[in-house]
Amino acid sequence: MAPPVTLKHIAEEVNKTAVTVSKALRNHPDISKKTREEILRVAERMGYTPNLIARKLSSKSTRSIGLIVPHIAHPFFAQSIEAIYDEAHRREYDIILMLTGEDDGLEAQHIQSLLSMQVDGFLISVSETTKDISIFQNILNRGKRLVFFDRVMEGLDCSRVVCDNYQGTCDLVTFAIKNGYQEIGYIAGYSNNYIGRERRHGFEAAMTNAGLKIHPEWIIEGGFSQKDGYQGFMKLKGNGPLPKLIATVSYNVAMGVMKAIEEAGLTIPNDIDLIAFGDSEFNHFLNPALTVSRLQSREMGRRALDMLIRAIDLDDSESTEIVVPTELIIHDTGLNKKIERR
Amino acid sequence: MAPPVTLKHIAEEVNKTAVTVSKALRNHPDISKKTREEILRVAERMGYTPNLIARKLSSKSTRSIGLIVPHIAHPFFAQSIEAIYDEAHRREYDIILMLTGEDDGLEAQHIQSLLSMQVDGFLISVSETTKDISIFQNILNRGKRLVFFDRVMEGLDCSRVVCDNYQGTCDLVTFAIKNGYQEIGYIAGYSNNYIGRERRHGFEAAMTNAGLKIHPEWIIEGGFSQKDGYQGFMKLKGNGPLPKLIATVSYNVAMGVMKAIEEAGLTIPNDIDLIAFGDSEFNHFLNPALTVSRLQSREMGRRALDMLIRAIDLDDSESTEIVVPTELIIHDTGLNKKIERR
DNA sequence: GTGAAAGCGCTAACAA
DNA sequence: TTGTTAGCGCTTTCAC
Repeated sequence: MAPPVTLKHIAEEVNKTAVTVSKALRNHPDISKKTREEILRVAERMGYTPNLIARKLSSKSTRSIGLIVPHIAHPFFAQSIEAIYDEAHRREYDIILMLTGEDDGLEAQHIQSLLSMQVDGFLISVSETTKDISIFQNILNRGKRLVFFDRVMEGLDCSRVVCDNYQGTCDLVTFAIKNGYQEIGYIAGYSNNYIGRERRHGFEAAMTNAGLKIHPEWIIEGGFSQKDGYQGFMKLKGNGPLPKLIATVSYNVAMGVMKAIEEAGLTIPNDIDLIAFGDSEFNHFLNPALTVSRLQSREMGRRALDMLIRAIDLDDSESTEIVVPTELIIHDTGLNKKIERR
Repeated sequence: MAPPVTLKHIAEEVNKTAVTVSKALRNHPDISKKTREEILRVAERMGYTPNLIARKLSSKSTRSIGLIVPHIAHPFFAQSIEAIYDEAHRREYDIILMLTGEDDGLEAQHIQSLLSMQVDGFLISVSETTKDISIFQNILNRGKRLVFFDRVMEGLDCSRVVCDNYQGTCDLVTFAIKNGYQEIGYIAGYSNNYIGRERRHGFEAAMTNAGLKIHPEWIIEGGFSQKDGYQGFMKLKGNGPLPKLIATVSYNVAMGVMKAIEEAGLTIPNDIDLIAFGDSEFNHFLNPALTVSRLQSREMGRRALDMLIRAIDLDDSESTEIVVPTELIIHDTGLNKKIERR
């Protein structure tokens, strides 16, 4: 295989030096139009491809940002990541994506790799298992910018873009209450975790605001997955008489609950009703489709990237927070009226 | 911000040269255990982070591969990409992911960028709009390895990992036929495209093998999206009496068809039945859940990466093809018996 | 076992 | 407008 064409090769071809060629190819104003055009032509003809590795080393600028998330096969992440990529492309930044699979060790490893790759900043949605703050502190100490999105790290003064976990849940549950529901259960996430706690508070606020009694035996703690939802409903059922409506901490949990409800031979929404925080693209194909508080995934991704790049460009280390509201999407549940199955 | 620690700084600290430090940190056998341990300790203490950009330039090896796909918010891509990342991590390669959004211009741009980044190879699922082969030929001409997965480029002798579009569709339709269906329609993708054509042939083969008549007015060409499915059913309905069962070229198309069927006031599977090529994680929550030919997304991703790395390591430019079979997943449709709605 | 020399391909600063 | 010099941080080769 022919060795790649470099600036020097082009320089020889046009009887100029590598510096001149370098400038010409980058449209540096130094170079005369005539020379530039000749160089461009020759470079094209020779099939020149700039070596970004060398350019980055020399210029000490990478225009790249590290993106770390737990998964991509997940409605929120898939969409927010797409938005981040789109926006980064528009601003001529490269994204280097790494996946943790909810493994904090891997997360720390990826941060090291990305630091080694000299990224200008980090966009991180932390893994469920992450406890140690020092890795993130380390990023900040090196003068790199860091923005958390959705899954933030607590105890660290750092920029973040989150959805309105509290208000979103409160609105969702309030909607059901306004429709006449009073006996409401909640399948919660872990409350030692920011998102789980915020959403749970939103649930409790909705109940309290409406003067309704919160039944501790109707609040089940667990994780955020389908399996957790399934098990959550089982526990709930074991606790005695069921509530009339269940709200869940996440869409995945609602799916697990739905499965368990079906297996129990009950019907949604007539026997027991179900609403959820979150959403999925397939929701409106379900029967019944769930009333949900939907995250603005793309918007969150876009704004997180925007915030990061702004911090990089302005060399601004202030921490800011953006709370993106959720949207209440009303479908066939949480309505408290018997509906005819389609 | 303190300037980053380099090999030279460590070298000064331990009264050795940068070369020695470099070797020690990479566990080069040259270095004595004593020296290495001291260097490791000092590097740790000083918070040394290797500069990968410099290392890559100097060593002329990046151990990274470019991954180009149309989307990630898509069941197949999300899963296959996760598998690719996992496998790459295991083999200590970096993945640089770029998204085209089905835009062939962007695709070409990304290929250029990745070449500039000196990736060792490419893993590509081409965009729907891509026509021009020369960009891919260009990769090969530079001696880089390229493996297509799922969405392959025709007219190019190149390695690929695909699912069994033909057999998967044939098996799916044959299943319904064995259950007694005879009047079967097909909402196809574009037939000027590899995938669309293969699947359509699979449909036709199933019909022909069973000695059934293929009604041209029951085969509707279109794209692969939900919208295409919706419109496809509308067209089908406009063509006169409906078939008893519809098979679709993709799961998304089936979703569109499902919506259109519902809006037409018909019921699946009793009024008209529906089966699909593809799958989604939410399928079993649908009522009815569709009988489908499922792609082994993770397996396909894993094998594509494996094939690529093998080609890179062995410096092998032979083209090979892997066809990963699909799995017939039987749910509530394609059974040709009246079922009680849950 | 350690280090000196050279260079990866490019760019920044300055000189001509 | 163009070129010279120097160096980015690291690795490779080869001499000691």
